[in-house]
Amino acid sequence: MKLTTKSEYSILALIFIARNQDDDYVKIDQICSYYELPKKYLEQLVLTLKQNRYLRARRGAGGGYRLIKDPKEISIAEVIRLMDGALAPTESVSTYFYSHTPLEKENKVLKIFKSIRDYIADIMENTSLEDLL
Amino acid sequence: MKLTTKSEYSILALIFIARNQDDDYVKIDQICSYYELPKKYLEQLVLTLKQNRYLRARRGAGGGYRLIKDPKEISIAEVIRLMDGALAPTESVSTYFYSHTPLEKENKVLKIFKSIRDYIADIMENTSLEDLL
DNA sequence: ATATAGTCTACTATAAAGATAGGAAATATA
DNA sequence: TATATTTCCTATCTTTATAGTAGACTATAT
Repeated sequence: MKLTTKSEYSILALIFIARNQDDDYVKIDQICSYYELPKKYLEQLVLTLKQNRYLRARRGAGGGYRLIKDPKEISIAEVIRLMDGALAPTESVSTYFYSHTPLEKENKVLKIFKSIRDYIADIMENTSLEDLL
Repeated sequence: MKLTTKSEYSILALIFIARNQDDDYVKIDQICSYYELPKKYLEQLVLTLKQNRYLRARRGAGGGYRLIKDPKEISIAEVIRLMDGALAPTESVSTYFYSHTPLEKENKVLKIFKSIRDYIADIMENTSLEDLL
């Protein structure tokens, strides 16, 4: 029942970029030194965010990243799904990442996990990057 | 954000035992064939449940398991914590399994994850084995 | 020209998840 | 008492995911 560092660091990176992009492109180095994250690792994560059109990049001196989307329009649910996969507590109740498990024989268990999934999804869908700034 | 098979199978085993213990001790074989679970794996899980005083066992012919506790008194939260560890979406917001992460610099993120943790914990604390029968 | 900074792919190390194996110990019953 | 049954316990193993490194390449500013 936990997030991986992929979503965690990605969310942090987005927050940091959103806050600091006014003047300038934000460099990976700045993000890493602020949060103390491994650079080469964050590079990969941020690259994924870029490839999925959350960020625009500029290479070379004076380069870095800026948001493409409005922070209002980025939900943390999308980010977590992109980086980590399912939000649901078990795959058998995941809308996006469905798979079979023996749990399906027990309807009441399934119902509880579904209600948890719905709650998590609901909160995360309705929490935008802007809400985190 | 998912449960492992340890909690899943353990919950299933408890449900099955609760349902079928009236007449007899419930055998691992019965549980496994009903849910199609690997026997040697479930043995270990059920052993843990026994060692943590959820079950009483009887060896040999006619043996198996029975619940020690009233299904009303077993919350699924305890079972999941026993088998899987933290309920929280990230360790830094877990009451029971706290550890440091860079996320702690972002209070709003932390607050959201805490509210999710509280909700999950609340539902799971208040769902007993009996509710699943 | 050079330093800077992102791009991309491959690789590696560690841990966790999901089992499997096998012998010992207890119990029922023929 | 012998045998079949069933749990107990520990060790081992395989696969997958997680977290991170490495390095060569490309673009850009000065």
